[in-house]
Amino acid sequence: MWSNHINYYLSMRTHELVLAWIEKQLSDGHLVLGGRLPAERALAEKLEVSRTSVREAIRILEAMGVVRAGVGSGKDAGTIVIAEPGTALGSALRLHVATQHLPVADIVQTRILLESWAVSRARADAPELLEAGRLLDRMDASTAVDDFLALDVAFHLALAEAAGNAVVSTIMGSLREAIEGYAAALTLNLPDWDSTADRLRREHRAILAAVNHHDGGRAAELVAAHIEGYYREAGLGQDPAETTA
Amino acid sequence: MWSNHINYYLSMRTHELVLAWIEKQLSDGHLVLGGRLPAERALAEKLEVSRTSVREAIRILEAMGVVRAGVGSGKDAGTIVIAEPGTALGSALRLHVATQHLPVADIVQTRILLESWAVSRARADAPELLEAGRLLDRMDASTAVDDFLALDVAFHLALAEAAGNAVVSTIMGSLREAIEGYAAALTLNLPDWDSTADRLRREHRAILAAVNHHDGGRAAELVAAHIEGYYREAGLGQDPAETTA
DNA sequence: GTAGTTGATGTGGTTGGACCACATGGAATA
DNA sequence: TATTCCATGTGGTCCAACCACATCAACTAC
Repeated sequence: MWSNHINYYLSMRTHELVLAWIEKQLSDGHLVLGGRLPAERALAEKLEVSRTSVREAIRILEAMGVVRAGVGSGKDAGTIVIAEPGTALGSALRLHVATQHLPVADIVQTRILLESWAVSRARADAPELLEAGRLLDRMDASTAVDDFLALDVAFHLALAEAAGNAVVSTIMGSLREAIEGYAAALTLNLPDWDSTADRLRREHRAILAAVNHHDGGRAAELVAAHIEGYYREAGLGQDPAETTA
Repeated sequence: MWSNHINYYLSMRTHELVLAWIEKQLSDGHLVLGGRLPAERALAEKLEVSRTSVREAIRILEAMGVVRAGVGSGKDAGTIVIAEPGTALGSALRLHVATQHLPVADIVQTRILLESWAVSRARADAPELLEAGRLLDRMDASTAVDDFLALDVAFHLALAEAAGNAVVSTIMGSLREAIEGYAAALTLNLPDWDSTADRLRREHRAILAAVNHHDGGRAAELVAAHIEGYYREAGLGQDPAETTA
C-alpha cells in the first residue's frame, strides 16, 4: 500500500503521491464528507502530474468507498467525498474468497461472532430495533424468496447497528456481502423453503424479543444458533461450534 | 463497486469490465496465487480496451492486496497474484478513520472483541504459541521503544493466528494498523514508559500462560483488560466496557 | 576458453493530447 | 414568456510515445 509511512519521497509512484495528498486533505479536514475534489485536470496541474496518475489515485479511493465520481455538471457531477467503508471491505473480502485464501467457513464463523456480540450489547431502546420489528412484519407478508432474503439482510443489519459500533456493523455487512453469492446458491439446496422461512421468522421474533427484554446473553445464543443453523441446513456445514460461550 | 452483479454489460465502465474478467479468472482457477497476469499491453489487446483501462483495474486490485506489480524482467517482474487481504482492509479503515467516519473508540472495541475471542479459542498446541513465547523472550531483552512495540504487534498477531481463523486474524491486524498512528502518538503520553513496559511484559506472560493452561476464558479476560488498559493509560479512555462476558 | 561488456527485449511507469458522452445553465429564438 | 440550442465543464476512454529497470544472449577482450 502507499501507506508505507516510510518512502515519503523515495521511489514513490506518482499516483501514490496523489493519494497521499488527498489523504492529507482528508485528515486535515480540508476535504469533508460531501465535499468536492478538484477536477481531475485541475488537480493534475496543481500537483504537477499527469491526469492519468490523478485518475489512478481516484480509482483507488473509489474502490475504497471514499469518493464517488460523477460525470456531467451540477449536483451529482465531479468527484465527491463519501463514506462507504463497506464497499471496500466487501470487495476485498469477496476477491480473496475468490482466490480461495479466505475460507467461507471462517467468514461465517466471524459473522456469527460479530453478530452475537452485537445483539448481546444492543440497547433495548435503540431506534434500529423498531425498524427491525417493522422489517419482521414485512417478512411475514413476504412470499417471494428474493424479497424475503432482502428483508433478512436488512433485519440482521439493523440488529447489528443497534449495538452502536460502526466498525462492527460495517464489517458484519461486508462479511455477509462477501458470501452473498454462496448463500444465494445454497438456498437452492434447501429441501423445503416454506418451512425454512417459517422457522426463520420464528427465530427472528425470538431474537428481537430477547433483546427487547434486556436478555443480551440469550439473544446472542439465539442469533448464533440462527445463523449457524441456516448455513448448516443449506449445506455449508463446517461446525463453527459455539462462538460466544 | 463493480460488483453490482447486475449491470453486466449495461453502462459498465471499461476498467470494471477488466476487473470482472480478472475476477472471473481468479474464481475459475485460471489465475492462481503466484501466477502472472498477462502483460498490460497484451491484456489490453485481448480485451479490446485501452491499456489505460487495464492499468486502472490493476491499480484497484493492487490496492485490494490481490496483485503486485513489478517492473523489469525476470522473477519479480510483471503483475503477480498475491494474497494480502490485510492491505486492503488496513488502508480502507485508515482512510475512513481519517474522514472521521469510523470512531477510533469503535476500532479499539472491535479489536478487543476479536482478540479476546481469538485467545479464548486458541489451541494450546498451536505452533503460533511457541512463536509468541519466543517473541516475549525477545521483548524481555528489548529496551528501545520502537523495538518493543514492533514485537508487541507480532506477539498479538501470533496470538490471534493461534485461533485458526484467517478472517479474524486478518481483520485484527488491519484494525491495529489503522490506528497505529494514533497508538504511536499516544505512547508519548505515557507517564513512565519503563514501568508500563514491565507491566505489559507481565500481562503478556499471564495471557500466554492462561492459553497454555487451556483456560480460554481467563485468557480472554486478561487480553481484554490488557488492551483496554493500555489505551486508557495512553489517554484514549472511552470505556469500551467488558466485551466478551 | 573464460570473463566481462554491451545491446536487444519485455516489463511496468508516466506523460500529453485528443475525443466522447453527459448534464447544466444561459443565450438566442419563436 | 416559453422553448430551443449551444457553450461550458465534468469524468470516461483511447492512443502514441517515451522512460527506468531487469534480464539474458550475443559479442568482445583478455
